[in-house]
Amino acid sequence: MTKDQIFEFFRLLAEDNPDPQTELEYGNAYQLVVAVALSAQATDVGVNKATRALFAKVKTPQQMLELGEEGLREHIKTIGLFNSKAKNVIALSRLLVDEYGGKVPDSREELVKLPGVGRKTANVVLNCWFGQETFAVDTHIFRVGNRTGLAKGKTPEQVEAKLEKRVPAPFRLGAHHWLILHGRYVCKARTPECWRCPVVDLCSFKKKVLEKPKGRV
DNA sequence: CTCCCGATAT
DNA sequence: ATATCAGGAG
Repeated sequence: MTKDQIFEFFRLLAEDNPDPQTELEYGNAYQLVVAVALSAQATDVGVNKATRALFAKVKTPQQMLELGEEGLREHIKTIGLFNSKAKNVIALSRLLVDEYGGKVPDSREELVKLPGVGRKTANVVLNCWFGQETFAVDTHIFRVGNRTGLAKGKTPEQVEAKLEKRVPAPFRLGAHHWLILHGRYVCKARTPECWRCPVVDLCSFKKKVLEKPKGRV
């Protein structure tokens, strides 16, 4: 994609969805960290279903430690990978209390020290809570970047590096959400809905599904 | 690289 | 039945 095409790409996504937001539910920075840590290889809908009850009781890392690993496991056992996630969230909460005064740090360097928090989760927190222009390359953004030709790469890090270079200034803060929502609802993994895609004319996807399958909405 | 792992869409 | 879902750790 040329510079002009990339600008047009985001202009169209922005026009389609003026104010994109995360679909994870949270009330503060700590809950955001927990929600994103729980969301690995799980749907936002499934995570929200579990955190609704959890976050009503637990709003701070101190309260999470009071709940304990076993109590947390009960809340999140409907989410995949719940065992390792419970361990991580307890460990992460302990570290926040012991080393950070119960507050979520605002740098990637510090965030990735938290158990269960890798580069992608750190980038989400930096963007959604601290308003930084980060590009959290999850499964959706990885797919959209590679399919469309916006940012091809063999690893999420490579895709992130290309986004870092290519996304124009006016779209840098929102790009992360435009791409993820586009990937979730239009440029889907199994059944991409190219017939209703706003950026189909700019896309390099070889197997474009241009016709709307009959009997679908 | 493998392991972790329930719910949902196809 | 199986692919996929806001990945990260060992």
